[in-house]
Amino acid sequence: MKSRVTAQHVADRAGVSRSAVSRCFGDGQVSDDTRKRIEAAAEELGYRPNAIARSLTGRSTGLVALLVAEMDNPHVDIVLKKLLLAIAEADKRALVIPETPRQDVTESTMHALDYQVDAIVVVGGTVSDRVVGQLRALDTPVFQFGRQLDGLGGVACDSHLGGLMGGQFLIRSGRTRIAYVSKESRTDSNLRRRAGLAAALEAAGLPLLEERSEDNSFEGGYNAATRLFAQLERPDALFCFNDMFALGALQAASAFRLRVPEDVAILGFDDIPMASWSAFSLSTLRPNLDAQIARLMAMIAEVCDGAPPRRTVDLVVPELVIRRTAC
Amino acid sequence: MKSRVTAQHVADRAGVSRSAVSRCFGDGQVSDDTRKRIEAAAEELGYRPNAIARSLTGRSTGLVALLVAEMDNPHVDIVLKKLLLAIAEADKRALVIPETPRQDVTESTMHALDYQVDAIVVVGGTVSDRVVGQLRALDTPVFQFGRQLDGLGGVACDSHLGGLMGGQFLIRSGRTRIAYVSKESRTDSNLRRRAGLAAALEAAGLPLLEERSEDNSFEGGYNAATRLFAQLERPDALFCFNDMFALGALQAASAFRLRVPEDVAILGFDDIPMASWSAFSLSTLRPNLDAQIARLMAMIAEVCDGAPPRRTVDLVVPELVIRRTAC
DNA sequence: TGTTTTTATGCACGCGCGTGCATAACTCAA
DNA sequence: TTGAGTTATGCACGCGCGTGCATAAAAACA
Repeated sequence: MKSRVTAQHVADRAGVSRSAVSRCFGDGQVSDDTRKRIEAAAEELGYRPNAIARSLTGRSTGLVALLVAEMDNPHVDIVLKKLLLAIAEADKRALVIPETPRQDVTESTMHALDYQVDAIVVVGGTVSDRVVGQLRALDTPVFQFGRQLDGLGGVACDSHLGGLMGGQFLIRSGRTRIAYVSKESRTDSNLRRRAGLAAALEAAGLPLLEERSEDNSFEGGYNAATRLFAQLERPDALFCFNDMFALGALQAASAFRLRVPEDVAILGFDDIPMASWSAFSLSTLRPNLDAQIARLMAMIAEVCDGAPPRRTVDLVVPELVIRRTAC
Repeated sequence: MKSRVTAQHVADRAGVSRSAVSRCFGDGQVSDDTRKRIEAAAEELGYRPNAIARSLTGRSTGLVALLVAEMDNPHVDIVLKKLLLAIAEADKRALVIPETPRQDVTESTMHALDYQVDAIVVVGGTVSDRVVGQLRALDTPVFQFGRQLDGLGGVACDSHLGGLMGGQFLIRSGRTRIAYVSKESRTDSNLRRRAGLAAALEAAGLPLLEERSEDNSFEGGYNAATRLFAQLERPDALFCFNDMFALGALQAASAFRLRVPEDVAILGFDDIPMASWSAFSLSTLRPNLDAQIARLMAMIAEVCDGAPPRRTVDLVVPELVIRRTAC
């Protein structure tokens, strides 16, 4: 294993001092002549500055940590992918740390900090208030993506508004027995979407039916919807926590020979790619992911420029996408 | 922004030299007494060794780079997730570098090398022979996941065998007009699956029908299958390059009012989670991902222990999963 | 108690690089 | 030719840590 080419090697080759090489690859002053010689030598030797060593003196490592949980959720998938691309575009590197059975958020954060990352982004998963407190106290900027915990900056889709919009839409289309289908967990976004829907229903004087499931998304939606459809007075609209639940519910409706949307309307949340497939044609609420990510990257760029990290959450308005399952 | 706690701070606090602290967190010899004092001081100050600085002298950064392309393919998704978990379990960190329009594999590799990663894993995407040559020449171990390019170590599903197994299965179940549905690209795995199928058909004296599409997976399968079904003598079995193609083909069959599997059998490859949903119940070939990942991690562990990187590809035998669309 | 062996600790150097400071080289005007 | 002003270069130090080496302390033995 041949050892790596260092700035010293280039300096020797070009007959200059190592500092000259350093300045040449940084933003220092170098004469045209030496610059040429250095670049030629670097090219020959295949030199590339060592990002690790470089970050030891300068304060920036160019690393952004992504703490990601709930990786079985396709929406988190998409967010992760888009974040990866955005980070690469911003000429930074992503250190992805998954939540494992053995490692919770706190532990993951510690690992991220070991690498002196420029910023930490928490994606998906459940973050307790206690952890938020710890994160706040860090000198490394921490942002949340997709939730709205107090005291921690970030971006999120406006879940409450989304719930409201979905509810109002279902009411306008004449539904009167509207059920909210979700999982047991007290996720922030779950509670907010439900609250938005509840507000719309209350304003219209309609009851809020509800069914929860502890199963995973697709099966959860399937099972919860099955229980709802088996009731004597079954709902005429299902507002699902996310698209996977909605797809499961759609499957359940088909098993009950219910016509969608005539007998029952089904509305999802997230607009995952599958939602637009003609096999499903799921009506849903689309969080404007690109806008969210753009804002997040702007926040990250800010702190990299030395600004203090934002402490507020930027809410992005979702968009109602009307397809076949609710119209 | 308060500066980070260093080993020197801990040393001062504990009244020992910095080297003692270093040894305490490494594997050096420290007496019980000083160890206690150091650990207490570290605890109080919240000290954690700086992984960046640590890697500067020791040769290992604990980083593994994942160069990932084709991120719209759900199978790549799953691989990525499982790899992330495996890397975390192995107490290493994943540096994920996506292939962007602006950055090809070579460029991504350079970025990875800038961070002195312990190993590079190439996942998905098309890697040209030229690039393989460059990767070979690196002193950083490079492994490929899911393909079988010569001269580069790694793991992969035995695509040829998979094609053969699928073909033999369809033949045994009485199919005579078997079509291979895939994308235009000359991906390694694509060619091998096709060759395996071709071998099975040739041995049985059957023709190999074929349809390719340049569209993305789901639409590609839908469009290709549509063209096949529109022919006078339509095939009675479709062997699709992957499950997404197969789902598209399934959708096309439904549009043509064809019964599956009576009129046409559909076989996929990958066994993505959706394949097992009762809405689809797709028969498919399941690459043994966990086995592949286990072997890959073993290879990585080897090189981290100083062994020279393997140059061969470990092939894992896929498993035929028979569900409703082909039996 | 003195001597040898073992163990614990500190010192100093280096990993690869950025950067302040002093010096050298160069430019331009007088 | 000389002086002031400007620019380019090298030297040396430090970032936080691991580690070889020398030394001090402790332990073991005679």
